[in-house]
Amino acid sequence: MRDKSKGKVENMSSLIDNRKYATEITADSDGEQVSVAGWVHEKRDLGGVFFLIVRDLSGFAQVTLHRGVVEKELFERAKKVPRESVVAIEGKVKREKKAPNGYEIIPERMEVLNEASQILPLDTTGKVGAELDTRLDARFMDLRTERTKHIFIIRSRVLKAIRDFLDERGFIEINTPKIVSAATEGGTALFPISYFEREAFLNQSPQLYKQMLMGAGFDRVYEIAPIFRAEEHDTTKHLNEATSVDIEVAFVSDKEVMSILEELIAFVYSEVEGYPGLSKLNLKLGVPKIPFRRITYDEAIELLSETGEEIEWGEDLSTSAERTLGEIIGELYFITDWPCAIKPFYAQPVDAGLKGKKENICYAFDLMHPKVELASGSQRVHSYELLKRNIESKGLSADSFEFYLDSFRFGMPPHAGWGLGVERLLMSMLEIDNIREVVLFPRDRRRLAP
RNA sequence: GCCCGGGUGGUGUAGUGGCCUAUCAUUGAGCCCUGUCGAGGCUCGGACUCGGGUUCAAAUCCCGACCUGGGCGCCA
Repeated sequence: MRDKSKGKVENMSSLIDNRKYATEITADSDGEQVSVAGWVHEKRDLGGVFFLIVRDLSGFAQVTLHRGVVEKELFERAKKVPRESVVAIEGKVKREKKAPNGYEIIPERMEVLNEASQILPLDTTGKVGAELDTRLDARFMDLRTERTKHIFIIRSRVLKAIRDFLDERGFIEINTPKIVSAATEGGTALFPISYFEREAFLNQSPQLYKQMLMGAGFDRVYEIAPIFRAEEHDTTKHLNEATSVDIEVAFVSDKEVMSILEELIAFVYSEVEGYPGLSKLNLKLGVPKIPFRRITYDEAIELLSETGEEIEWGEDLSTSAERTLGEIIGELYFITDWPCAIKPFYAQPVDAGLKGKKENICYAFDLMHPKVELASGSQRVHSYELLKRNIESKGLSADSFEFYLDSFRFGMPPHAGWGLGVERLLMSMLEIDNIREVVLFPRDRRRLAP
């Protein structure tokens, strides 16, 4: 849990040199001289005895001051420290059944490293709630609350689990540019930026670059990075800056990368399942069983039709259609065999070069959580001719994709891949309704600060 | 962009024309209290988003702006 510098820090309290985390101290530390440092979470003044609850990353330590036992000056000073101030306290550990963690600290010295102004923008103890907007405005303080803190520790665990899983399977982690030239894959709007004397954009996804790496012979790559979409959407499931996990694998089909995806999801759940902080979210996590159910686009439409929700073939699923399907299926599932018309130009058509096959269907899939779409992917077009034709038939200019198309002219293996939204995975896993809750400093249509 | 809600102390709220000198909780200031763990008791402080309008009278009704919650669309 810790890796604290043992070196003396200039201009800082000597009390933090041998700082311990609250949960490192136990009743068995009875009699030990320790120091703790953190935020003044709560103060309880009972007159002759005064409790100061210090909060640090690990949890809480109770500091107990008896009138007449500790120095009067220290007693008075401790009572005056405003809540949420940062303090360092040195004292003796005392085993104490009446204390929350079975021990308390009888202080000998206390330094206030930074006194907090009053009144606080929100309550860190959780006694009085605050609306999300208020919390995001004072995010630095919201992050001090147990619930919010643990969301982000879990987020870190999720990302580590993803890396562990993919590294284990021989994937190479890559970093592709976030400043890109005009070529959009279509669909979403891009954020224009000024790039010296030219116009450039923030990337909407690493799609084109990860595919180019297949032509480079990297075979299995992944990237975890921000993506930017300039859509004026206004929902609890969309952000203008999000984090995407993207993979691309050569010499495999969409079926293989679907397996990788469901195994990854199950692994992530299992890595989060035992995390003690889940209790702060009032959540019991069940690891989903794999393989996930697979339904085709046609079957989805059929299911919807049975509930009276008519989707015309070739139309994308509406929000309510997704919700209805989610209610019917009730667990993670794939939708496969999408019409090419509603999938990007790089999705491989089923009928490519094959007479008599179903027309206009792609080897494309979406991974759905009952409440939100999590990922989408496909077998990719690896024929230069077909790709060029697809780009043009989507009304895009092949010229602006030259840098990308070139990699298909000199040896591009068959390949497949997907993109997974990290925030969506987190919010669905933790049963959080608003995507903003799982991003430290979310960017939406209205919010650019903090 | 469209539709429907909502803006009251720092925070979360009650209040739908006069009973508002605006409720309650929490926070803040202070006092009492030697085992709190949502401590308890007492005192005090602190608010009707802004601008117009209707009315004898507006937190309350109407209009506009801004902010905000949800749904839809767009989108992943």
